[in-house]
Amino acid sequence: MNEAALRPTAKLLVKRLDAVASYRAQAYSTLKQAIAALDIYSEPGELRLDERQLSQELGVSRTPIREALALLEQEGFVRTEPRRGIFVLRKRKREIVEMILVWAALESMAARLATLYASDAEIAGLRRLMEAFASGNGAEASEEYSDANIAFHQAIIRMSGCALLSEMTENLFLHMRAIRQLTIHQDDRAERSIVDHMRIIEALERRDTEAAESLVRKHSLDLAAHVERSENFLEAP
Amino acid sequence: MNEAALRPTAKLLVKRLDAVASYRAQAYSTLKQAIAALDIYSEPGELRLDERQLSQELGVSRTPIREALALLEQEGFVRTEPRRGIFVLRKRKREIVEMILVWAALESMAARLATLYASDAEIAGLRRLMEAFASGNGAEASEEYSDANIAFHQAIIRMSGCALLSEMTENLFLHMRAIRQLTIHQDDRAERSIVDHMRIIEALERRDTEAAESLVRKHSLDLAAHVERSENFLEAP
DNA sequence: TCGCGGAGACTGGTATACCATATACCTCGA
DNA sequence: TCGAGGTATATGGTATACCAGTCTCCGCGA
Repeated sequence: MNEAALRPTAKLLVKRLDAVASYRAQAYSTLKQAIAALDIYSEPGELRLDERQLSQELGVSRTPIREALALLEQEGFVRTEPRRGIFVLRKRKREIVEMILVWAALESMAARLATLYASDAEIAGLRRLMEAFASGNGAEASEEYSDANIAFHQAIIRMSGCALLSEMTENLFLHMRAIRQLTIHQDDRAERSIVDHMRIIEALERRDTEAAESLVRKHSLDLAAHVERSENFLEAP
Repeated sequence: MNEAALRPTAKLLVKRLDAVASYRAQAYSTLKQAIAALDIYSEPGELRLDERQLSQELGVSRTPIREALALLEQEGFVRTEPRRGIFVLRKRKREIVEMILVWAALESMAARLATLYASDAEIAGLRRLMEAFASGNGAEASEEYSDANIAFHQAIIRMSGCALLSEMTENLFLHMRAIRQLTIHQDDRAERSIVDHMRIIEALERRDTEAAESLVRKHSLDLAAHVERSENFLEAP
């Protein structure tokens, strides 16, 4: 075929119509978000979900709901007990510490990669992000700080250029947000945290691979040790 | 209640009947294993699965099969295209490199934790594992070496005492086994690998946290760089 | 001979009916 | 009065029917 002879078709710059998301996918993200917003660590009793009730509320049959719940179960957000119910899970202290350890591992690797592959612009953006917050009202609005804190760590992971790192930390952050009130807001963690972050930014700017990695790891391991010491967790089932 | 007054019921020494695994759970593990055993990187064309056919072969309805496949899709083993089929996924080079980077992050953290928490017996066991192999027929039986290699790395992760680390690396290893022929069997990787492993064991024995972590990381990053250089991968969809 | 279209089979998505068991409640007898 | 045991109900698990795109292939017409 002689393509050159053909009149070029007008480029319309259309995007592929992404087949309307399936009910399953919609149920999955809706439920995930709803669970993340639950603040389960303040609620007292067991939190049970009902397939039939959810199916009514979302206006679809049980099938896509069930499949969505199966995914959430694999991600550790719910646990289903046959013929008893589906329960939103609370993490134990041990599990939270483990999540932070994994996070430390992944983010320190991200920092290493960031010193090698991130652009100067990206690193500068990180500094702006942090300074914008630090110049604010200090470490008072805990909610706000917590969001800025998570944004900082997610930015480092994004700067690694490794999509899998982002993917694998996504759920960790979601679980972590649920227990945010524990991870900050005690002694002088917020202020020390800002100092740590600044040191990390400086290491990134110097492209000091080992230092960046080490600082990020230490920062997270500090948090793990802090949670390990804390007492306010349900230890028993 | 006066229990002592009651005739004790005969002790039958029965174990709790562990609720027979659901069809979904069985389908999940069966399919996962079957896919892992598939050697997809040697097969030529697309590998398509058919829900109805699987349901016939496994002797259950489509429902549990579908739910199992949804889990496998989330884990990155298959991709389903509505009304077209379910396809076993092949990883691209980029994705494999990212898996190795994540693995490096997690295993180096595991090594760190192992120097702190593993028992001397566990570390001694690791040395025995490695020496048993090294004293064997050298680096020839590549299949055998690959298994010993994976066993070594999994042992380190187990010695960290962090269940989440094991959990998160499990699927990485599964994907890695599928491309084992690429990760070894070239230049002198096998022999160098054994040297690396011995150095790692020595660091663990010295309880040298930083060295153990760093050696493990370097070892894995070497592999990542090796794969990055290799050419024998399908790059295009 | 070629290609355009449509019919029909195929396949994943969804809805629904039914099943088995865990739980709560009720009944009846000691 | 109290508890053992039966029974109704609730709930997750499974089977099945139907739906809506997608693909194949054949036939008709240019």
